[in-house]
Amino acid sequence: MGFRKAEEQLEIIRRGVIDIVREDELLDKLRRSRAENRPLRIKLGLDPTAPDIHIGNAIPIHKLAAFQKLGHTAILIIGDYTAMVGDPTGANKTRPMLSRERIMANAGTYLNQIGKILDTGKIELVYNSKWFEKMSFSEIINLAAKITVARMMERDDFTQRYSSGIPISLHELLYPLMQGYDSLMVKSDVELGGTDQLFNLLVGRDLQRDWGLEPQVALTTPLLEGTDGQKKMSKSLGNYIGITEEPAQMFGKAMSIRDDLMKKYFVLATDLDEKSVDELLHHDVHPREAKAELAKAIVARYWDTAAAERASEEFDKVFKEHKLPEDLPEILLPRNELKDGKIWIVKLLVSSGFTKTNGEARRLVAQGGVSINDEIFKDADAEVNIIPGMVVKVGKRRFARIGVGD
RNA sequence: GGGGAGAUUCCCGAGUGGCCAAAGGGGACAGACUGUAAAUCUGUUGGCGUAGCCUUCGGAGGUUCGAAUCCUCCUCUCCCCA
Repeated sequence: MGFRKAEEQLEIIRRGVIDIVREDELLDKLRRSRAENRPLRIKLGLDPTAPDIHIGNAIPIHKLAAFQKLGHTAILIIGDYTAMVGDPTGANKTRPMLSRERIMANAGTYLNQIGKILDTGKIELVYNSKWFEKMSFSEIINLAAKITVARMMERDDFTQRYSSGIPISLHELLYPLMQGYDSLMVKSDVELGGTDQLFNLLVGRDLQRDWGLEPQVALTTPLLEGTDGQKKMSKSLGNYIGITEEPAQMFGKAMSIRDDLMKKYFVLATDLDEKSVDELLHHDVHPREAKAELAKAIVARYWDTAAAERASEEFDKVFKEHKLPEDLPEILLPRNELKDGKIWIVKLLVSSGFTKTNGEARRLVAQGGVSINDEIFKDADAEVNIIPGMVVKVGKRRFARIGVGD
């Protein structure tokens, strides 16, 4: 099939990338690959530590897909062993060791979700338990001898934890070595990862060199701030947009990001080219309109343009025209909770799942956050007449239609 | 192995016998203003049909009319010495 010119490939590869260590080596690898008509081996390791992939950790996956489109071999490592340790990168405490069952369940959902991004028919898929499971203690010692404590402690995350007296367990120091060992085992030419992975990626280079292999090129992509606009997008912070979320939900979450993150989201979370992005972010386009385009582009990336269009219209209907959303969840109240066709408003909120406790429901009501058929209820002692089909709204964006069941 | 310090509510962190469901900050939620943006302002933030009651301060016992606070043991963490 033949590869494109190395320089052309590099230009595509460079898009939305922070570091390439080293770029001259990458160019050289690309040239040789073309001359020998041999695909490069591009590695991406994913630790199945959470059940969902979000648009933040999807960034390097998209980069892997770009390499794949250029004809290179995508190697996906499911870090079932590394997930047990938990990547200490950026963490301020030891991550909980995950159970084998949890990890394997997550790995399953990962693979399903990755199909939205990568051609999974063409990837080389490996679990790193393949080599770690049978590793002997002497091999571990041998591996651990390859790096010094001082080198490890150069890392800001470890240094900070150490100096502020937060425990660091020995097994956490093993993590970068494990990741590097993966590179050794799959003979990667390039490894992808977020910028916070640079250290781990460089360890891979060192190990390969030590073992007499050609070192991999480390390529890092930016980290994406979550919908809170503050911290890195992550499952545990709940500030993420999952790639399998419903279009409406995806759209809504995208609309809630800060204006100054739009550019970053456009580059990293959509397929839009630079020119259209610049046009949208031009000062005479209202930021809200630009953001709607962004939200559509994100939905379109994981669903399709029709779904994106529908989500956009639906959003406008609810938040611009203040009409009811189309697919209101329907909640049935058990008949025995009604008295003379009435229910205590607090009970209503708890039974319909809006709040977990009575206290929380009381607060919401007292603060004017609850309305029924557009009428605000502020009295937490109120008894509400249940009319099947009535619409309860809690806060700005949670709705449900109420019915009665048995 | 020896010595010292510590574990408080979602997080950080005050509190060293009753005035403590526990200051302050962060986060979160709700309201106002908006564009489901930011900033700002206000309120709420253990449970309970709530002027009251119940359960919380690493765990288990104990002292006391009364314990987050004092004592004993245990678990875990950090620091110093070796």
